[in-house]
Amino acid sequence: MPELPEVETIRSGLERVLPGKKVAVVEVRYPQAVKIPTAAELEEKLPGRTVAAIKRRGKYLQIFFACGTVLVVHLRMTGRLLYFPAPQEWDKHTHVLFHFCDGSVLAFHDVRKFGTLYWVTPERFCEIHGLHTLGPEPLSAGFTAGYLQEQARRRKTSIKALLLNQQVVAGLGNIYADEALHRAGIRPDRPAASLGANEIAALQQSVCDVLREAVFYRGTTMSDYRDATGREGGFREHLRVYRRSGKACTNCGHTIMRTVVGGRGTHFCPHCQH
DNA sequence: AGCAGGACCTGATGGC
DNA sequence: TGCCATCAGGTCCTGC
Repeated sequence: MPELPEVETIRSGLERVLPGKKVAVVEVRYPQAVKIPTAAELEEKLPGRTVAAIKRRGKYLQIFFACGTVLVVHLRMTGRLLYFPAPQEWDKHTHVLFHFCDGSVLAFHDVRKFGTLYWVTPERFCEIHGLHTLGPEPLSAGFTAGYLQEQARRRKTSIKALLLNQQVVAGLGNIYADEALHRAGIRPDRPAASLGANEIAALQQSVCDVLREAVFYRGTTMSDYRDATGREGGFREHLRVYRRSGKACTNCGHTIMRTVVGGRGTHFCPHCQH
């Protein structure tokens, strides 16, 4: 489940190796993964282009080419973007291969086949569903307590569903939503509009804190996540509630509970969170 | 308008 | 041991 910290870790890994590389051959083995343009068109027209920069917006990874086009990748839940200095034996879950002129390879790997790729000119950015409607980056100046309060005030949904809404804030997924709510002492099923200004302020701070820490530890690996070099993330041992139901709360010792909120498995401490 | 729930996928897990 | 049902999660789509 690559969320912001995982995608950011992949981004920084790719930034170290990809800029300056020229695409030699594109090999699409699962055409449905390519949403824009067609898989055949990507294979035909991407070769010859040179990577310029790697950026991230929410959970979307963006590989910019010197010609101005952008390869946008969303890993959904089990997707990986893996860099190899040389070709390998590719398993059945490797769906797209970008071979570079120096022999190195960027591989898109996804067990669940939910991940998606788009190759567009900047003018066609708006055709990538979900990308242009993203809310502010949580670690940017646009994500303030005032902004979060305004969003919460006018919605009827739970605070957890609000945090998961990418149009409200970009990049939070199930892990970090649960972790941020625990740190802020707020129950996930509370109506968003019921939170007071002090609670909103604590939550905004917790979101930033947990994301910064998770980026520092290179993300969370539960099972599938790997960074661009195949390495697991190190934040799992710092999780306080996510997938810790039945275990003791690190804060108060009470038992962590699991429920469903907004259709998602949700973990919280009934003693610390109100 | 805005939210809840199903669909998309496959592998891991648990019950019988 | 094997089979089946269930669960996991991000986002789009449908329906209320």
